[in-house]
Amino acid sequence: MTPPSEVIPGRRSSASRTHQPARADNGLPGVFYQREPWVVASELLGKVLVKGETAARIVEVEAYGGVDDPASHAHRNRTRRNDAMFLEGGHWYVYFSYGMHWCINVVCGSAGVPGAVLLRAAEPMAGLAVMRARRGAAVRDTGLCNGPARLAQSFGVTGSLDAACIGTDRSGDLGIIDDGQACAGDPVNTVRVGISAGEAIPWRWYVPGSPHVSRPR
DNA sequence: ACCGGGATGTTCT
DNA sequence: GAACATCCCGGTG
Repeated sequence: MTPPSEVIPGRRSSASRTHQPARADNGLPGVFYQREPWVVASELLGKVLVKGETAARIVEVEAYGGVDDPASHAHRNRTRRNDAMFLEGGHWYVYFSYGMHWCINVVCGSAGVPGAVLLRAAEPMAGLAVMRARRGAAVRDTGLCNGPARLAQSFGVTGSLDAACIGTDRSGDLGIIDDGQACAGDPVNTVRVGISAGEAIPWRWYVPGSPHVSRPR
């Protein structure tokens, strides 16, 4: 399914000017997710989060591990909340934060070994009107998906998707696809945001210069 | 611009 | 009871 007639920022409408056919959207194979979260994380930059008519290019992520990562929800025990982190890579982990926000994670690694990548920010590409209906009519483009809870809200994601499989095309519920566009620039690697344990672990990556990143610098 | 506080529920001490 | 992978709004420069 192709998105509606909406203009997609950052995408050239020059397919007719080249001999190469436009590259098809590709879902990511299961093995992509079945690696350590800190390996998968930076490779998710530039990929496209899709759900219905909404789409956005991922520009900021953070990796979270298991018992060795004091900032991880799986640092202590397996509970009902963090259970999805123990699934095989290729599922969603969606948790409720601060009593009012939802956050979206990509589960990574092998079954039984907790690990996930938090999707912190993305550049809206399609369905911006739907995002505004969820986030607020006056919200700027750069305010739609520049934070983990804002991103989830723009996509209408709640806990009902926790532990679901990651979709591989635009016809599914919530998925990730590769549209062939490379990440613009080398990812910037920093410490993670908003945590009070494991502050020294540099497991955050973002696209340099993107105005859609949640907290530049 | 930068700050401080409040909203709100699940998890853990 | 306190902490929490957050966000919004209203204060002050």
